[in-house]
Amino acid sequence: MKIWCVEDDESIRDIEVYTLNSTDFEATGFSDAAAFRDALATDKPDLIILDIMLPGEDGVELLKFLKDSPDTCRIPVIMATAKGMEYDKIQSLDLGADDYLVKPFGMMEMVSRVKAVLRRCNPTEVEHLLKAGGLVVNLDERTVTVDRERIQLTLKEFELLRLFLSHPGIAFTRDQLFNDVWGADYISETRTVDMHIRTLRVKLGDYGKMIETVRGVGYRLEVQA
Amino acid sequence: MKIWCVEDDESIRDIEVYTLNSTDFEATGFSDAAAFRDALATDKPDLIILDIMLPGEDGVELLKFLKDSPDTCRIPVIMATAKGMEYDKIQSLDLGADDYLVKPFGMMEMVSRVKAVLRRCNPTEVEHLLKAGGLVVNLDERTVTVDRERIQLTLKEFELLRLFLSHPGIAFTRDQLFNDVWGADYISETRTVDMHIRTLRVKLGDYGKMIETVRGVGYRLEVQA
DNA sequence: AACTTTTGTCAAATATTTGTAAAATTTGCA
DNA sequence: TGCAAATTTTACAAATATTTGACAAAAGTT
Repeated sequence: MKIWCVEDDESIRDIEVYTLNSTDFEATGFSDAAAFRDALATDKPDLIILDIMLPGEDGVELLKFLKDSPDTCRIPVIMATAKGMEYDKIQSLDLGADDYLVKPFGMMEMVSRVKAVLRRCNPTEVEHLLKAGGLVVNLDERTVTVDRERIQLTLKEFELLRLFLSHPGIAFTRDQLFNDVWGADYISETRTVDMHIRTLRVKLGDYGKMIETVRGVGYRLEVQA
Repeated sequence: MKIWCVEDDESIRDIEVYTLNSTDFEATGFSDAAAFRDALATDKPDLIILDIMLPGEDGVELLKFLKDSPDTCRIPVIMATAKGMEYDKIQSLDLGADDYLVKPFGMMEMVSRVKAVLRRCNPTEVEHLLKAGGLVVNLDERTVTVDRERIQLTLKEFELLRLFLSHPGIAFTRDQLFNDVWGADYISETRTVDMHIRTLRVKLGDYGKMIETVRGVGYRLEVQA
């Protein structure tokens, strides 16, 4: 389990990372919001411990940012709050964090809260089936069936379909698609994304029509009510 | 959340109900299709776990019945299937079940699948909407509806409408509109902006009147109280 | 009312975006 | 290595959106 700690105080950050690493987690520390965001572009942790007071961009801002993006809103976040704030008050602010740690907190407490949150948020479960009409994507088996008929998708096609089905109705820019599926910035001036959309549409048969093109933007999976 | 389990084996049924009840659900068990149907006449659950093999009326029949009625077709169903059946066969039965459990299944798995299905069916995604009367702009989907009816806007029309709706009542000069929507300084003495305003007004039907022209300046979206 | 300025409207011309096919390249694997 | 499948690129066709300029209509001015 990957855990990322965003904390400007180096000594606190080090002991957090050290403790988590010696408790079977893979912890990484970040001293500021910028470094954290950079890392987030290429990788996603399973849990985030976020200091509420950071130099530059504030922890609350960062939390809002995380909860706003569909990519990251599912990642549980534990906020580390300043000494003065009382637990009740903080919680009453309800910023969408999954738990709170009040400084100074012991490492034992931190680990047990991390475990509790992980248990609560990730009950060892994956969304293994995505459906839309007669279209079924089995994420465990990595198979796709169209009206009970198995079809064969390539890697990119599968990832595209997965992305669409897990956000039905949402319009994605080619940029976003490229980011999510290819994990890289979109180098425009090439028809790569459109190409894969085409092959996907063809393989999906009638269901291919569900992938609508949003002119000037990208594509969207249209789900009928 | 109310969950109903239709299962003829009493011991299995009991443990299902017990587990669900101790996991913050309100579970009720039914030993056969008849009892289940009776209950359905007066109440509706949020999710159904349905054994595929039942004495008398079969689970598949029951599923068909559920999916045929507009009252019940929205209720997610998890089918519990016998051990011997292979996944392919099960899927070939696919009549609209939302997930499958293969017997014998663990209670943890059952709970996690129940949660996953509920999450999938009741998406909690925050929608980013701009509204004015019967006019709704969904920023994530990049869709626009007028009195519940979807209308098709081009990129520029969409961006114009977005700008107006996010600043209701504010008058924009053509310069500002061009800056915001086109991302460029307004240069020539052409009718470009007016043109798009026109097509937008037409597509919005009656709501087109909301876009008022501010003579000598530009346009404004008028919102009535 | 006569005039000036501004905005609405239209259809043609232009530009942009997307679909498509095929070729070129890369990748995975026996 | 060499093959086959997957992926990317290139080039062009097709579809669609945008711009433009001429003129009509409307609104303000004198």
